[in-house]
Amino acid sequence: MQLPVKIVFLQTLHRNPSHLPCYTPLFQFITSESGGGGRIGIGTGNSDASLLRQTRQLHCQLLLRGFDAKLIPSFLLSRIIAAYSSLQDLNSATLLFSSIKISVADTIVFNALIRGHARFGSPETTLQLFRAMHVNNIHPDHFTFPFILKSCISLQSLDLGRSVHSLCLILGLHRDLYVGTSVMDMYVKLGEIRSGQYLFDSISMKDVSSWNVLIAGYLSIGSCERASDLFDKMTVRNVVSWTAMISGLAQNGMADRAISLFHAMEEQGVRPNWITIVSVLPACGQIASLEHGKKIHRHATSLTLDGIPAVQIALLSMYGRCGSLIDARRCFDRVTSEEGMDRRDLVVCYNTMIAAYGWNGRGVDVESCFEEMIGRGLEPDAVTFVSLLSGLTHSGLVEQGYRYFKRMRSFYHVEPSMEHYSCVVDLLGRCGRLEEAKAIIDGMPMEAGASVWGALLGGCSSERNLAIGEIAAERLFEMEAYNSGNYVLLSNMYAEVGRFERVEELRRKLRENEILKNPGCSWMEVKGKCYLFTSCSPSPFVCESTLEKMLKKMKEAGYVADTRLCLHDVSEEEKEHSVIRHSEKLALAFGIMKCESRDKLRVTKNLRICVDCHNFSKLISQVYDREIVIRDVNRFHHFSQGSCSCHDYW
DNA sequence: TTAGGGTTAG
Repeated sequence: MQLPVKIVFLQTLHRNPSHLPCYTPLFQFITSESGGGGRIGIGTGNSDASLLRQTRQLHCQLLLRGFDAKLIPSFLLSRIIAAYSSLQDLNSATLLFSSIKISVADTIVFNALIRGHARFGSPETTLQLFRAMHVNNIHPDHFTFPFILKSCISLQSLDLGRSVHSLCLILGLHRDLYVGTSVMDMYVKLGEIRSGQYLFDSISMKDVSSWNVLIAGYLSIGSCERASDLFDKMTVRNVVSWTAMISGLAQNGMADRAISLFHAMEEQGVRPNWITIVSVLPACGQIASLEHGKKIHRHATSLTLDGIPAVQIALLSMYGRCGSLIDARRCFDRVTSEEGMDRRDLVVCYNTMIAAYGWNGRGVDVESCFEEMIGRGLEPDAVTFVSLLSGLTHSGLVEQGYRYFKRMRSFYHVEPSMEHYSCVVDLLGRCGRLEEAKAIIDGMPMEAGASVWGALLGGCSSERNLAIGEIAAERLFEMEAYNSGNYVLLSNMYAEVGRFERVEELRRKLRENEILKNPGCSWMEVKGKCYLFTSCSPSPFVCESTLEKMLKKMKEAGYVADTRLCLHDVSEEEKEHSVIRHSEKLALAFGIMKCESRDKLRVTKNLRICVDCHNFSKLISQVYDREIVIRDVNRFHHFSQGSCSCHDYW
């Protein structure tokens, strides 16, 4: 409804305040204006708080004129309940509902309350209301079932979902477009993609949402090619179809495809909404594409989507993952300084900022940000502690981290989970406290998973503790036989001590089990273009003579290749030849050639940076007087004037 | 009334 229409109604109401039909469109207007938690930002200047005030005023007017709930016709009653529900005031909605006799409540009144509980309340209460309908012989309709099916999804109950589907069939409601789509969605989200596909193939009433449900389903199980096929076959696509594909690709690690699709969507003239923006930003963070991230930020600003908390948090995370802490902090300050912010949003915002400091090796800021959060009276959650512990680990703040871990349950009321055990094993393991780390694993209240043993193996690898490393590796080979990373870590440890017969044995195991090693690669963005470097083949972007020239200059400055990690028992010369062609070194050579001297060289690598590349990068930052930022699979290294932000602890 | 969404380890 447009604003002038509202004014016309208000004028009518002013002249004849007892004329009930005038109230209905007003409550409807309020419902349509509500932002579902203030996130949509329609832009007419009505905040949810002011809409709730208006709802209460209008409701009070009705009561003052003698219209209590029993005298209000059910259609208007359902509109008032809907208005309260959409503004998340479920108490008022429920109170109003309970002030009428349940036997006179009809389907539309129930539907209004069910909708509110399904969106903002609990699935249990939603289903209780559904049962109450049944007990009172009030028939559910095509408006009821989508919310009931949504509740089955929330409860992760396939059995319940199947029963509700049966009821739809009995009532003949399965042919309804909305009910049909919701049934499909229920099967797809509860792991029955084949049933979803079967329904999709068999139903005649299909619209863009039916396609979107199936596409999202395939993406959720990692079947990007089937999802792409469906997407390509669609004759009509809407913003949800595009967003589903973008987010699915990003979540399946196909960040570059996700970003390309976002641009393709824009070219087709489809306007992104805030969900599209928060779906594409993680893709920029994944590949550390600061240029794309900034471009999308500008775009979000031009669409006035940047004020939405979820967008700000996604931006903050993206900047953190792109190594731009100044921009990250700017987003953080904007969200946290706003009045009346939702506490949940604030917690997520702090979690993200803590993580961003952690990735960038700013341990002191990790701790102060956490303490600031506590000082504001916010309750940390499980994610906070993962960010906090790993953030302190990256900076070697072991005592602080260990103290927080020990106080998690007693002081902060957060139960340590597997993730937290992985973090604390990593924390202790990295600084050589491997016996303690192993003791923690032995005392865990749950069976240690691969993440925990992986953290221990990582610690053993840095500390060169083969005895415990072998124990961890054995467990990992049982648990995740096809993860090549574990074989590589153990191989490296054997190679370092010259036990090449064990290296060869592991290599044979990899071959026999057809396990593919994850080849190392690095990439770099220069003037909007992304360049990929691999160590296995000659680079099309860096010629041999450039590389030799750089190596000569570096050797003059004191560089000596650290070849301890070479897995082959070959000559030192051959080892040096291999080490100098590591992908991040090729990227750096390219960056020095192509980038302006004032520009930071930003390299991203898919694996952990090796000791030699770390030493080399430190020296190159000094010899060539360049600021270098390398993001490896775990964290950032900011190199400047011969030293690294990680202080050689990573 | 249905479909897409922000934070977390190695």
